[in-house]
Amino acid sequence: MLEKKFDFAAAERRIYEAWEQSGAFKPSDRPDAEPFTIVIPPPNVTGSLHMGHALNNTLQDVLCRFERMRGRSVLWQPGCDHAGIATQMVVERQLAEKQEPSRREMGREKFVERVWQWKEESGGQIIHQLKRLGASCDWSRERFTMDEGLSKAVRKVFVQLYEEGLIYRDKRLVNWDPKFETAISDLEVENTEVDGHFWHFKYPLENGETYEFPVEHDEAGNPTKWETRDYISIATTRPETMLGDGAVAVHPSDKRYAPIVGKRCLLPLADRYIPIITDDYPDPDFGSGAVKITGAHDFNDYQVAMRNNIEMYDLMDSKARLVHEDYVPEKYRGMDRYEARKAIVADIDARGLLIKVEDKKIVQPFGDRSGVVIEPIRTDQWYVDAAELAKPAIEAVENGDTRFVPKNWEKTYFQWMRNIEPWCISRQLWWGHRIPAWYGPPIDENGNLIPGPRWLFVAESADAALEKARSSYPQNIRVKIAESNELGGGAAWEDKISSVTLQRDSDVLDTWFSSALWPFSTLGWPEGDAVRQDYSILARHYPTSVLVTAHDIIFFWVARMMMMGLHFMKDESGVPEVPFKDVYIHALVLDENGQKMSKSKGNVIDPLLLIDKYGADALRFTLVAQAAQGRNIRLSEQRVEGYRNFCTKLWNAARFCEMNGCVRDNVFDPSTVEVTLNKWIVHEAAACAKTVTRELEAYRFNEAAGAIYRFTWNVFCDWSLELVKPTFMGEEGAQKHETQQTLAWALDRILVLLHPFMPFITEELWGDLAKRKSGLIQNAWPDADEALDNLEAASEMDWVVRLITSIRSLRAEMNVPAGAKIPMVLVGANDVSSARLSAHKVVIARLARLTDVTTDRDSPKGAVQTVHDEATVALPIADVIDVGEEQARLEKEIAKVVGEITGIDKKLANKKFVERAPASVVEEQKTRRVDFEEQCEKFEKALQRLKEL
RNA sequence: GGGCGCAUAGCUCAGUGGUAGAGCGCUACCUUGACAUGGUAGAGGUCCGCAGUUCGAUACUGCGUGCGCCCA
Repeated sequence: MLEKKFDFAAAERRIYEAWEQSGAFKPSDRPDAEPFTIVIPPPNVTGSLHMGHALNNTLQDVLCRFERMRGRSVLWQPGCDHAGIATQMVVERQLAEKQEPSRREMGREKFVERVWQWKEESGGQIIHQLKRLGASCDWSRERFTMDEGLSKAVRKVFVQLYEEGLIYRDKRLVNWDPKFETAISDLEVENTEVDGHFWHFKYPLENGETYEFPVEHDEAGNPTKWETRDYISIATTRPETMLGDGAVAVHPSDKRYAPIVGKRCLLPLADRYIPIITDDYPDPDFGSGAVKITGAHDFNDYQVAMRNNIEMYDLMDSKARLVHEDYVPEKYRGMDRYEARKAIVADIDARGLLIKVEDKKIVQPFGDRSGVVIEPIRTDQWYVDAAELAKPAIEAVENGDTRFVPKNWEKTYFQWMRNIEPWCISRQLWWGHRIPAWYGPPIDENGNLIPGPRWLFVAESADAALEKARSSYPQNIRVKIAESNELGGGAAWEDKISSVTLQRDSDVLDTWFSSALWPFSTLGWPEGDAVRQDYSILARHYPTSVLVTAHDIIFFWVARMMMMGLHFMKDESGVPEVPFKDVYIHALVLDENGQKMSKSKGNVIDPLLLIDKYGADALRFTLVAQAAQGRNIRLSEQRVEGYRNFCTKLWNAARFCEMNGCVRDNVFDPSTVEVTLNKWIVHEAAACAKTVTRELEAYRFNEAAGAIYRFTWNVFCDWSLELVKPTFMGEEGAQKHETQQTLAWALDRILVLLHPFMPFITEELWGDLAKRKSGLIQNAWPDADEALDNLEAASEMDWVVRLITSIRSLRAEMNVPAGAKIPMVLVGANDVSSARLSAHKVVIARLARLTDVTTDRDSPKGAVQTVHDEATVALPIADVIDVGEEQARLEKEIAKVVGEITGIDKKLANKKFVERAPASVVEEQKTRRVDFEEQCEKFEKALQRLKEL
């Protein structure tokens, strides 16, 4: 006997363990099973489960469980990425808290050891949290981007791309994070609008030159008043960078400055002269129309400087302090950029060159991890030629090899891919894949050091690099690898060389570089799974079936996985293969007010707390039921509560079945049932199965969830279980037996269809209700079976349900006490209706709380009446009728029906409608008209009868 | 500036070229043999505005208004 309530807390842990132990999460090894594969979008090893993960993984789990039940060989590949910056940050903070030596004090090797130690002890929390959610990943295949196999993949990819010229070193402006002292990619920068200032400075003209500057204009915009100026006015939001100005630019069409273009002005404080040039970049209507060009510290200025050959002055160090000996006057040298800003503004003001300061909203770049303002700085970095790799990745989506669902996201993808910038992949961090590049001094044939850049040897291992180096250097020179991990480049070379020491690049790769390989590196590429010897996994499960992710991650995952997958994975005939056939983009989870959840706003809802409170099934169903394509999810706890109630409802329905002897019999064939009620529920269950299957196949999760929800609650519980009660309370016999069997079958069907959404409660009931060969997780999903359809039974039961509803409605409107039983007469029923009435008399009487159920030609006197198809329902309750009220009600009904008829008449009177609308539509309108006409007559008749009272 | 999206019941949102829906909330009634985490009934809508296409538009197209997101 089932417990009174579902104890989800206890059941979830027990059931999850049982699933895992049964091996159900592993791909089936049946050779005929079609593979279905999802690689998890790797969460950060530092991460913990938030609502976005909960949704993302619930959807993946729904798909995996669905396909697993459909008999496919499902591999859901789990794991984490190593999250370079984030992890390094966590461990550094931990060191500081424990007052241990800092990262730099302990040195690279020790520190990396510490990070590994941290990873083993407290990394990957999220993996355990995913289990709470019910995620059916194959945990035996869990991978980490820093694993040896995946690291090998990284090295191989790096070397190959380098050799193909698709990875190169370059010195250019990068986003520099002064807190972590590393370059970061464009995608790791968040541009935020903040309160800032606009400082207007005078840059005096060289040799005291002057020009006439217009200060007043007429309506037509022609200048009417001028003043004589010996300076050019520039405006800046970042005064501290002025020390690095290389020019002042104005728009070529800007007549105001035409007299001084080509002349020079004095850069105050720096005491340099810089040219006044023209370029299309300045907007004449913005500020003064003149822009200072600081090529080394601003992305736009960098472009202008490149175009016009303007000198760039690198001012800052890795902490964004102004340090350059040649360009930064001693007074400011060593100052932080904001300290320098104050001092510079003050000094400009002191020289009388500050025109004004405006308050202004400005867009500032922040590091998404560090939260500090990003500084564009020129450095040597490694780049991937993303534009080249993007080409096939764009094509693959254009020609449908990879499909976005919903489709419109492909526009975002194209937009990004077609305007892609070189991808900066080097990071000045210690935690990550160290770049497999070694440097040696440039040497001529005679062993003399020659000027020029260091020689570069890129190889998968130190030995291979050594090999390459030996063949590049003269034979009599000994080549070895530096032992210390500490040194990067920059060691002083001796003049006279008898031996060289190669030094490895000290940088590591962007975490996303390794994540981009995830769809194949986790499956064993390039060498196969050394531990399990199952290289066939790659052959079988690549390309993966679908990537499930949120739209804000299209650039991070989808784009980069596409580029790498297509470049490195080829089928037997050498054709590039996409990493996934479908990309399902799901919603973002917002709070109930539609705000993004964030720690700073304090509106974060912890999925684990909701699981504790309402159960994993309730949370999952809440997310899935709201996962409509193209819309975000607003999560409210109330809604989760509602689906918890749904679990309870299901549980109680199962208890009812159990206590009424509904025991599953595997021999039972639902297509052979004879009782109408049973034919009907079989029909409805089959229809529901078809809908759920169809909607899941199309990734319409909310529709699938809605269908099974409605069937469970509004069909099975509300009607089937109620309609069956007289049978269960009656005598034993064939009819009762069949009904018990049918209900047991239908309940099973509910459990099966609901399992992908609510795996725990369904598995629990599955096990409790009968002895089974295997868990529900491995049970077969129902195929569409036309033998189960029965439109006739559906129509008959629909008639019964509508009749009961009408009577209840009438009773409520007439204020008949809920407990009171009254008679009902069905007037003017045809043979079919009469037969239906007599067949379902008992249950109709029960559910509508009736004493007598009879038929007649005419309505009894003093009855409230309503129309039911061709017949009229009459409740003879003369003593409780308020004649006036009843008359009003009937007149209202008549008015409604007449309104419908008038509408239809209008249409039918329209010649064009009759001529041009499809015949079926016209016919339909005519039929509706006849129906309404009949209804109208019956209501009129009822009104007549009432007046006779 | 470029791109994407949204506007339907009090709230959150489905949906459809012909007849407007759900959940929650609200109101009334009901401890009726699974379930009060429940049942029954009900109220509540200019489907943002304007124009166009169409026999017919909440739906398709354009414009406008308001809101949100992404990129520069």
